[in-house]
Amino acid sequence: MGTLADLIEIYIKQRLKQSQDQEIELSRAQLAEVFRCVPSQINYVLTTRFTLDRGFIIESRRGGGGYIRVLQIQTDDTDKAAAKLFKQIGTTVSERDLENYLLTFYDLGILTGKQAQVIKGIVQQETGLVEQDKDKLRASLLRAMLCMVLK
Amino acid sequence: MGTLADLIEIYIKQRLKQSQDQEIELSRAQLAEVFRCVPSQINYVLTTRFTLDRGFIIESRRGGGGYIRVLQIQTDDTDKAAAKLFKQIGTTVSERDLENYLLTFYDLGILTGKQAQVIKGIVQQETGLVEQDKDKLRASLLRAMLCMVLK
DNA sequence: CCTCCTTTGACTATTTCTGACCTTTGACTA
DNA sequence: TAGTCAAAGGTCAGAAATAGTCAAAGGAGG
Repeated sequence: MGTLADLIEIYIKQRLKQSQDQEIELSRAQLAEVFRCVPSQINYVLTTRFTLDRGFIIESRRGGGGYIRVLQIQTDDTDKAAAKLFKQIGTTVSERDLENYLLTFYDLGILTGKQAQVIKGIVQQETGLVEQDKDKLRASLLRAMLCMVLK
Repeated sequence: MGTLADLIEIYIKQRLKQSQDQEIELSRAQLAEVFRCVPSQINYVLTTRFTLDRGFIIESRRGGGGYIRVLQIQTDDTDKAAAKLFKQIGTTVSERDLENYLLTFYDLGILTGKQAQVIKGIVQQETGLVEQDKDKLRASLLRAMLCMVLK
């Protein structure tokens, strides 16, 4: 596996896991140094992978002594969180939404990586067969397959 | 005999067989290079031969570090009958068709009674939410949920 | 010669990576 | 206090690296 962005993502998640309270502080410039890339690459990783809907919060400050802080939102009771998330699935689900839902369910331990992969693949294939309302179909399929797993 | 498409198909199946978990990752461009063809030829092979109803799932990603992942389901021969029946599921499934399919899968021992019930319930619920193309949705949902069970 | 499957390539879509330029913060200094 | 400056981090557009789509051309068997 492999892009630089992936590696940086893994690194940050590792640090989060090791941290006491799901919260770490980074130096953008230093991190860029470690991975031998331009600093804005760090921003890229943060904005594409550590989004709110994936359960992360980013704060930062510029200037001398500046920092970037990454917080992982506490997931309380797993089942409750899953139920909440499940309810949250609306009538339409974009491709990006799907990705985020699957990632979150995976993080919650509701889905295995394999299951998430299978769901993603099936949804891609099934939505490829229709012209209209792909977003609605995605929502239906996601709900249906989650039900099968949760049953 | 062999068209190029056939060769590529054989190659991918070989790789799948050699893989640990019926899952491989390909680079479209590289594969096209190996077979000295245009990249879209790979898509042709995948869409014509590695379809869901033949027991394959395709996932892919574009951009830097992009890939095409091929997963095989229905690994053993025990669900050959299921595969055959699965194949028969067309683009549309009426409510009566659904009953019949579920019954048959139940008889074949592919689905437990509980699972069949759950599927029926979910399909009813989901089709209740849309106005048009209920038959198409039924087909998609049935396929999707069967995949989850078979996996 | 008709039809269906295969092959091709021009055009499109998406993701990652980079660099030039911009903004904010705080310390120092006049 | 106000001004200046260095040290962060932020933005954005574009290049590079992949993959997807679609229609037209090619070819083999009836």
